[in-house]
Amino acid sequence: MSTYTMSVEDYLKAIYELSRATGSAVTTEVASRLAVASASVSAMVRRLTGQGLVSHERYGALKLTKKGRSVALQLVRRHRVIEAYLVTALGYAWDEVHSEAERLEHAASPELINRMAAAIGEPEVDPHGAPIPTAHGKLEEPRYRTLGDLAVGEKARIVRVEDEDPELLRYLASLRFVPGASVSLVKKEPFEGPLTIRVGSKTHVIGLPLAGRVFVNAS
Amino acid sequence: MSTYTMSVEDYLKAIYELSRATGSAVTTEVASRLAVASASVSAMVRRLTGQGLVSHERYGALKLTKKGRSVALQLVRRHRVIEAYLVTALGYAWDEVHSEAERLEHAASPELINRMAAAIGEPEVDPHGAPIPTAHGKLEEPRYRTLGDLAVGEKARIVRVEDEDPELLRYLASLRFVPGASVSLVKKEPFEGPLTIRVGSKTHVIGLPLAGRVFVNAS
DNA sequence: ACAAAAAGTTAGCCTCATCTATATTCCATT
DNA sequence: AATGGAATATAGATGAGGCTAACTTTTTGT
Repeated sequence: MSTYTMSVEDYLKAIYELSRATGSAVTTEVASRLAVASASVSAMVRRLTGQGLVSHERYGALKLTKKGRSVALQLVRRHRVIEAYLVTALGYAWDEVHSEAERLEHAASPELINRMAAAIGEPEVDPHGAPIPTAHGKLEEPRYRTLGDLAVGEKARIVRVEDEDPELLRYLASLRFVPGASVSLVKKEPFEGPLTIRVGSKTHVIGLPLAGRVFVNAS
Repeated sequence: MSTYTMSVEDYLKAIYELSRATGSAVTTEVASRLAVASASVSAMVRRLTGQGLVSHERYGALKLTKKGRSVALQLVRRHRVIEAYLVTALGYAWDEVHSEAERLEHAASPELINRMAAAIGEPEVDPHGAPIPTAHGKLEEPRYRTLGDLAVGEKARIVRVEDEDPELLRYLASLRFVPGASVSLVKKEPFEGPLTIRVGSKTHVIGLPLAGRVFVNAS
């Protein structure tokens, strides 16, 4: 059974997540996401293509092969199951689990992940609303609209939030902007101005950058 | 504050465990326990002494410094809490947890370890009877007698077994040689011959090498 | 007591993953 | 169409951690 270094796994996950968000992954994006120099990415990409995990032509975009995508999805599954487990079984707050999961995801066996998932009732999403790939690597990851895409007066339900920044998560929690919450856009100031959002009986005024990090389903 | 590589942690733990068992740790023992060449141990020992974790003079024995011992004990705590947690909270068998813990112990934060320990009621020993150091690095690890040290007719209670070999553990479990079990030595064949041990209503005949890996308290 | 064996160290090499500095290539704007 | 700036790639270095082969020191057996 093929086993990969932590670095290799991290690069594959980064490429996976960047291609999902922006359509394609390029060297500098990977470098900045992993906080390494772009020369390091070039070097690693050579190794990854050598192992058949990534396809790439000089100066071109990075694309996961089937194999690379499968490795990435396994890692994403491990990450999200761990996050869900830490919150549900060990009482972690949703802003504390990302960094813990970043380390554990490389050390946890598939068996452990499956046991964790079973212990908390096989959740379909992690604490931030991100869907959890199945043990067989199946994943549907829809591209949601964000709070910033709502029309004035429109109602929606928060389904997912970005999970990397603990401060952001604490702030969102304080506003009750959590997956499952029903919201509506009350008002939108002109010239990319702030949004007034109602959640429950309260309204909050938030800026567009924040709004773009909260994903909703029309409801 | 200080954080050490997995390798450094592994070496420190190996030295700790070897000095506990045999009084002192020497290069070849560490090499064989970690399955590396002895030249690699020499190289690492140079690094460890440089970091003030180990004291050593050429061709002499390896000894942990206070600092090295403390790092080792933290790792031992992480290992044993994880083993206990996997058995108690996730239904692992006692022969499955060692290798899982060997990987997780490097990735788990002190916070996670403390939560795991709390979740299962702050156990004092791991599933194999090994005592768990406190969060502050306190540990009493008595040197027990083994089944091989019993006199004919003597009764004792199993308090701990060696934990590294899954096959050994499965065999011990099948004989009900588990911590807590009351045993007595029925018969001892001459010339280092096999022992007949009663546990509960059954008797089993075991060889000396096995007997030396099962620790007892007089009872 | 001393030679052979065992243990430990050194030397020199390798891979992985990173860096900085420099060189290419691409592309957007004039 | 030319060119300056951004993106990417290469060259060469570094440090961790490992290896084998050769050498040195210690231990042991007769």
